[in-house]
Amino acid sequence: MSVQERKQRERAERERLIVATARELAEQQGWDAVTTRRLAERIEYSQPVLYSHFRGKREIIGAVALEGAAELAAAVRAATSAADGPRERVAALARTYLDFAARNPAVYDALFQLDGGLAYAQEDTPEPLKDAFAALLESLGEVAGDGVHPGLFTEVFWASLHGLATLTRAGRLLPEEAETRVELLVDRLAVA
Amino acid sequence: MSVQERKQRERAERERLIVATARELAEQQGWDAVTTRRLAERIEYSQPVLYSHFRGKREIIGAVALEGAAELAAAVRAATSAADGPRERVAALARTYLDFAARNPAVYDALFQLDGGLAYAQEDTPEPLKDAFAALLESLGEVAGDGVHPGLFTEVFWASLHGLATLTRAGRLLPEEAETRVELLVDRLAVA
DNA sequence: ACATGAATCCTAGCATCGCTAGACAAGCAA
DNA sequence: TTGCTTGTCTAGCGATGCTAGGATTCATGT
Repeated sequence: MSVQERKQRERAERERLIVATARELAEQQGWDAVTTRRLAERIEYSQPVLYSHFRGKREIIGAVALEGAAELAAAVRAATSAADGPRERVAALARTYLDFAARNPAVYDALFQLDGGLAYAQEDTPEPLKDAFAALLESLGEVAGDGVHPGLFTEVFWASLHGLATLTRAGRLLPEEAETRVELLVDRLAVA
Repeated sequence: MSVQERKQRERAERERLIVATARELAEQQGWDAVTTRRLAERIEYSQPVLYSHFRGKREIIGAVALEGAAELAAAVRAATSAADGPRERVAALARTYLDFAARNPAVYDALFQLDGGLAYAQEDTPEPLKDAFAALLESLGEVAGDGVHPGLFTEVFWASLHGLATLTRAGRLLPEEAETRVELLVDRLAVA
């Protein structure tokens, strides 16, 4: 049995290597540069090996996305738990979210921009995605205001952050005023 | 001279045909289906003809985007001018914007999701893009609130709409609650 | 120790993509 | 009619995602 277990470990290890390499390559040169050939070469295996782990490129993007969702959730929770009061928690959440998107553009793309073949807002949504939304909900639910459904408020706030993140990264918004925009958004949307 | 003029007219006509066909194909089957071969076949010319009008596929996407920007601006202006009072104008603007994105997903993608090789928020930004932003600013500037720069407020509001539009279309948000989300957004962000 | 069979991996190739070079034809000027 | 420009097409390049089929390795049973 030990032999099989070792092989299984090695296989899992190689899968992590694939995902990590794809992510690294995407952050360095963009997702367009993440071709199956380049990826295979970097992990020092042939192309078909990728397809013994993932159905195709989409699933690799999806794997990076799930990894990113977990990190985003953790970052948000760390930031909010270190802040005092609902207003400050929400501000910290917003800054952390936008910071994550700015620092990990490829991962953010994998999560929300590209097709990673993941289901959202459904029964079979992967756990990390649900949990990331839950992390937002924990702090945002506090400031939804009377008579406003916390989940719906979280969706709206999240959408606003997503819009700021993508438009900024696409060059549609100048990054200098980023902080001012966050202040405005938090002041208006969050009910103390 | 008349011969040259006729040729020029025909050339311009063919260029419109290319853009219209690309848009139609994109709306029908998505931008992935808009390949230079398929596009060439539909306009009943060979591939290289496309490259005598546009530098490449990117520029074709850009042309569709500009067309869309003009339509979006017109739709927003029509909706806002028909509404009474700042609050209602902004609500109409939001609904119209999201409706446009939902009804013309391919055009919206060309505008804000894909790389059409267009410059944004800069000196050499094409006129239709500037004008679309101006159309938003006209109504949103009214409800920015004291001491808040109208342009910055417009950016934030626009980003929120953009987030709602993209997340809804990507299946990240369920469309049933769309109207409720718009109400919430307008109520909180707009200062009467 | 050795043969067997399964698991594992790679070479080679397919269809398709965006894009371009070079041949060919059509139409204008002399 | 003869040249020349202008326009268009055929054919092809390199690169993409993905896959079939052969080769190799390796654990296993005798």
